[in-house]
Amino acid sequence: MISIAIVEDNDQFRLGLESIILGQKDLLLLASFEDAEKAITALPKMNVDIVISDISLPGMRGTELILRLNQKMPHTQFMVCSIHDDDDTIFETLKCGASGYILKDPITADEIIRSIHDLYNGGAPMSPYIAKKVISTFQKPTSKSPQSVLSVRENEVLELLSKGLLYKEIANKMGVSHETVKKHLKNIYQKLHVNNKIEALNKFKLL
Amino acid sequence: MISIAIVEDNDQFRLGLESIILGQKDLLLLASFEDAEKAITALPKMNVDIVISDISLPGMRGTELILRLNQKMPHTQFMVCSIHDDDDTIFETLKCGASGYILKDPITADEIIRSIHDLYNGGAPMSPYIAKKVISTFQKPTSKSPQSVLSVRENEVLELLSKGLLYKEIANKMGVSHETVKKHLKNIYQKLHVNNKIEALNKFKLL
DNA sequence: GTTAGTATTCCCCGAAAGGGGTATTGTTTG
DNA sequence: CAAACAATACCCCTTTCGGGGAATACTAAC
Repeated sequence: MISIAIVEDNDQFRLGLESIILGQKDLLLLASFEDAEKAITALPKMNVDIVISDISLPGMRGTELILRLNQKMPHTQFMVCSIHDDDDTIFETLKCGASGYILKDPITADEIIRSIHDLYNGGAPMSPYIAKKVISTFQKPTSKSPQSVLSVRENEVLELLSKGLLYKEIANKMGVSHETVKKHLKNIYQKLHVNNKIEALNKFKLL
Repeated sequence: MISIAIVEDNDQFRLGLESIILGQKDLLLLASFEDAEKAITALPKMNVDIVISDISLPGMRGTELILRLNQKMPHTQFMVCSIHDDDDTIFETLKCGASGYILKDPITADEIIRSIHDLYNGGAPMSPYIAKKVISTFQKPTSKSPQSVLSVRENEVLELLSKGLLYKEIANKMGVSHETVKKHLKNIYQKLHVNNKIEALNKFKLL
């Protein structure tokens, strides 16, 4: 049995969510709030598995709500259901600790139920559009970025270095001598105008 | 009609994938490769919507394959289907340009078909476990994360360390001796179970 | 009021990293 | 073809780190 709480100011959507949850035998609707204030005082006293929240709430943003609740309720998972699909809102929400983000616009009762189960089982339910945005942040800025000043081999060295490996471990992985790794690092430092590993990695990540 | 190519060295799994795709009226299996070499020469000449690839391939890693194909085939989407669930492999794959990552272990024909459609429609299909890992990288290091075990002073040290400062420079900034900084670092390493600066910063998410 | 944790300083020692060279082998590119 | 560069490997030397202690002082908790 999965216990659930809702925070949603739009009456129509909240009632819709409630009826969806009430219609499932393995879902238990423990509470339903119209605003963040009531939620933030009542929820920490309850033992809820999952909180489904809106982002635009009267008084407090959903991100703020999740951030605060997250600290008080370490065992509770948070999922946002919102109309907002802009980068700022999405990533701010994730940073605040939400483990799911689904868009209201194209959503079915079935998807909501699947998302709840997914979240409960350690997953991170996202609408396709959200998932795409999230994954896109990992994509390498291919060709011409600051990497371009570094050779292929030098990039490999930095990549391994960023994992915390020692010179000799990097040398093993790359199949070269420890001295070669050292030489690569020397050249990298010259090219990036830095003097140690951490400075190099900082420059590397930001170019 | 969605045109698809497969790169998978495991005969059983490749045949399984093929039959799943052949069984769908709106999916068209254009090619199926057992190794990366053949794929990398043949695929750029074909007009494929989606490439489903393994990671562990004979000769070349799937990440390398995707990276190279990605540059030559800007309109093709790549999805990985692998048994690997370690952070390194997952994020390396995403960096190389894959827009989907599903795990072989718990997978059904239905999920594969859904993933293909999702990908074709601009989504980013991920197994729940993968989605969770991806989303976790955005989480702010709040309450119960590595920071909580570190003292205020230790946090200050790490903060300065992340800028690439030397022990003696940190000591100056903090108004303590170089040996004190060293001692703080020793304690930090013990608490975080690491052995050097970069590993510590990685745990701390500061790098 | 003793125990636990933090902050501070110091010692020794060996390993790792950084800076200065030099040199060979390819590859690329005017 | 020469010049430039990437990759490889080695030398010497100094500095920085990391791990092992030990000691003092303060604070908080039990």
